[in-house]
Amino acid sequence: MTEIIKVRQKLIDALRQAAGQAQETGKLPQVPLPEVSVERPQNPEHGDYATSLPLKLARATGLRPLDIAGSIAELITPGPEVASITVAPPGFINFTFKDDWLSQQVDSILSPDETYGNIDLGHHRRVQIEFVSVNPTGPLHVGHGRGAILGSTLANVMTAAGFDVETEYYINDSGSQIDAFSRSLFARYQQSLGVNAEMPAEGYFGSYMVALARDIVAEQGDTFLKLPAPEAVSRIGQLGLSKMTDQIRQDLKLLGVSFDVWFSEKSLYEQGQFKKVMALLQQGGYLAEKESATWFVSTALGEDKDNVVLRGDGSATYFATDIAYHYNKFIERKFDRVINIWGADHQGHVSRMKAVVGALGVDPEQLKIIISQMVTLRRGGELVRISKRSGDIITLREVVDEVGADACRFFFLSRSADSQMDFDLELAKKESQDNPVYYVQYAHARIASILRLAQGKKLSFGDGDVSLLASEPELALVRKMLLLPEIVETIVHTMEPHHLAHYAQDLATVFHSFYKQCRVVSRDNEPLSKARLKLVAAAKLVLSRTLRLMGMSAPETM
RNA sequence: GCGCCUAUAGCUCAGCGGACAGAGCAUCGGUCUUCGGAACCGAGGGUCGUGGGUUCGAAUCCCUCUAGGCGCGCCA
Repeated sequence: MTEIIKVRQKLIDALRQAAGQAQETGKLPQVPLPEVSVERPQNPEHGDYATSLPLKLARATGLRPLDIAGSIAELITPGPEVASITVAPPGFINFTFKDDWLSQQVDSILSPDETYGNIDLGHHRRVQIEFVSVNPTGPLHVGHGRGAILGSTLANVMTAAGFDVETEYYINDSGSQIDAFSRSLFARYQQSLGVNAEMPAEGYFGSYMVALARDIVAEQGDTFLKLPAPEAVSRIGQLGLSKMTDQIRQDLKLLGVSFDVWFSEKSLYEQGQFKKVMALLQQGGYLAEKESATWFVSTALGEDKDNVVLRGDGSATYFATDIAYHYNKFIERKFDRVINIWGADHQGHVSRMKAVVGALGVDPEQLKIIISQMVTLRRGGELVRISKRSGDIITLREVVDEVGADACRFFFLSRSADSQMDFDLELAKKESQDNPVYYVQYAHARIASILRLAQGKKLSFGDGDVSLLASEPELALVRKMLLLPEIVETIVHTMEPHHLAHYAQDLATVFHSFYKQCRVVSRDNEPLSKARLKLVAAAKLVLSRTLRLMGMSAPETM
């Protein structure tokens, strides 16, 4: 297990023990102890860890928090890594690490035995993260990009935390929208061959459909004209769908997003799973017939209203297939945890989906649904439409081409999924000079350059003595590096990868500051040079690990 | 009408029960004969949307109101 997590646990244990001892010796009344925890104070003067346990005990014991803090603090037996334990008003106990323990961590970070930043939290529990899952009826836009980046980063982080992660894209390849897509495509195809055909009223009018039709004409000629219309529609639809899916796959790849599984909605029917699940719900008494349709009685599970699963004509609703899909995830494929990332427009489905999962006999807590708020695209303050149905859209691909995948990822990751955002193309490009993305990557490239210099001077630093690292800028850098495992931990608990982006920036800042104050390679002090080279190599490792978790590149030069 | 998200420095956003509310950009002022100036240091700038409540302690939890966004189909 990661050193810092171990040390933190030791602190908590020591605190609990000291508090217990204080109660045994009568210094503290025998009240039930609250959960003992330590946190990282935001002010470095307050040490490396702090606890507010005395403040929490004040009410129950009727004692002054500061007195409680004093009683507990003097009973703590500190480990070898702790330099001081101090009591601070209004009732905190602060812990500060020893300088030499801190500097030793450089060696530990560089240790090839484990990948720094990985923690042992998942114990190989199986987690599925499903995201993007956009209907393959049109190209992706920026809003989809947000979900894609969120999901892929979460997957990286959870993998680092020891979970067995599987990423999945759910392809909606059946249903009425696919039908509309197929008919639209066939109409465009006919038009492209000079046949007078009308677009369906609910069709897809984007110009990409015209391009797609032309593409098919170029490849297949007029073969579809020779088929009976229903068959032609169906076959050209399938072809268009697979082309569209390929395009989506490629666009995502450009953003550094890939999936382990591309799951077909249609397969739920083909393999009979859909029928099986409906029978199951029927047995459980969750289905009811009314108004000539079949309903899932969500109200029985505390929902506002019931939802239709089978229409009057016997066809399944989107909701119904989603039930089958989640049955497949939890029961057939046996995932311990399922994470779905949905856009804000799907937020109304969250509670009923959880209700369904409960009806299937699965603890709803095992299903986590993350809602990412809307992204509006602007160009110089002017709103750009991103609707797929009508007119033209700015695709995700165009945005990535324009601002770059790394900048795109960082931009999305620096904001919490809960807040909606404007993506201004002009601004994104204009700001690229003073962009935090380059600030962080520059720190990495700078270190790479230092290491190249050392290599050029044949200065090997494997035997560097880290105990020479004792100045404030050096230790500040080490302290910041030690935070990564806890960042990973936090993200697993909160499902909020944006902490990573802020951490990356902090880490780069501390490095740049160190760099300004401390000369790394100097000819008059070889031992210190070697020690600092080690420090800087460790910083490079942590920086690059952080960038990679975000799905970004860590450039050697730029 | 109901549900969810949001409101924090001029702008974009962190912080989500603890110690004087932070960062980037912008503004103003400094730092370079040595490892990459896409850098560093400093200053100004905030009644944390409003009004209540809970708590030893609230930007953080609960309620009211205001403003913005998204939902509330036998579309997906």
